[in-house]
Amino acid sequence: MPAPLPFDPVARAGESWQRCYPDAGEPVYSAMRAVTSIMRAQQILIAGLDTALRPFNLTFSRYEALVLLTFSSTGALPLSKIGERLQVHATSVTNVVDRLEASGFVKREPNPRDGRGTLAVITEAGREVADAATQELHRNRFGLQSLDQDDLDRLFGTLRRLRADAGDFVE
Amino acid sequence: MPAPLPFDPVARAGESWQRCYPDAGEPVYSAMRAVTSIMRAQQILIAGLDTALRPFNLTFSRYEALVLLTFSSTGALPLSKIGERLQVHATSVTNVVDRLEASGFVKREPNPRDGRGTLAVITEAGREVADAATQELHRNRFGLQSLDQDDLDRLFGTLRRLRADAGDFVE
DNA sequence: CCTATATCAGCTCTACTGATATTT
DNA sequence: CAAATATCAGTACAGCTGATATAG
Repeated sequence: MPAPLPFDPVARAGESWQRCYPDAGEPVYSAMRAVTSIMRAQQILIAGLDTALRPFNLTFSRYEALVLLTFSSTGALPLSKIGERLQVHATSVTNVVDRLEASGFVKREPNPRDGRGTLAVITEAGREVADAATQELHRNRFGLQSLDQDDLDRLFGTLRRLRADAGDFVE
Repeated sequence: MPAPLPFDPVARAGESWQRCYPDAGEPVYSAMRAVTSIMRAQQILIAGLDTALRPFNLTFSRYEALVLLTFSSTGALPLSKIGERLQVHATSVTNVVDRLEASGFVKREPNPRDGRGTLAVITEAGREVADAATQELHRNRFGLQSLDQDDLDRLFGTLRRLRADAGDFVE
């Protein structure tokens, strides 16, 4: 791990932005700081999550899919449903399910209700590893232990507007 | 683009979490919603930024490195400095500079102050494309036009604590 | 006939590990 | 000598396009 900088690089970038693009306006500088912060936060979080999940032979993407299956009453979901819920591309779902299947955490079955479709069905080993992994991630609140509940809820509320405007959902 | 869901999938996941892990506690549910929101927000933003930058033969990573060089008084920085400021791995810096060099936006020069080091020097073409790309990204505030300045500043402040705790910087 | 589902090949990109040559 | 700089080979992963077979 590299030595920490003696200053916030995002704040520093914001100052440079203001200096080099003086006509952009304050909202642009705020947006620049925010977008850079989100990028870096995601990188920090995914690194921590994937490290915590490595002993379980999971990545966060695979973990999300697996947990989604445990939430289903039958432990089975069409691949298309997984893609919708997790907002990931169909080919990415195929890839994730391939790897979960190779680890023995899910198995594929034809969808009896739709001859075109395939179900991902969670196995007993899949349920066990999902529970163990969840327990592990709960230990440090998914890497967000430095933020309190108000911060987390505001974060959710703000980013929810971003996701809605991006067309993820309507209510 | 897929049809939007009739509900917020993150909120729905939060409800499932509460149902399936009833002893985890509210802060855990808040953290789960927040971490999922950050992941998705990053995905939305990077997709928009990379699409906007594609005509310039840039990605957001390359754009960040290029703009950092325009901020430098001499238009030149050691690769190690770029890695520090952008918080990216040394091999990733090599990769980014390779691509910027292939596009003619930077050139490598030996660092006269340190025989081990290499400088990335921005070219005239690099300055032009950086300015054009910045103008383009400013148009929609880096994809954050759905949030107002208060939202953006709160986002920055909250994620700043996360980055500080992760060891990015000290002040 | 058109659409939906899933897969496949192939590509890009980032990020990491481990090894190496060079220089401080 | 140890540490820093940069590169390279190789791996893993997510994400995408375009094409395809199958079924509604």
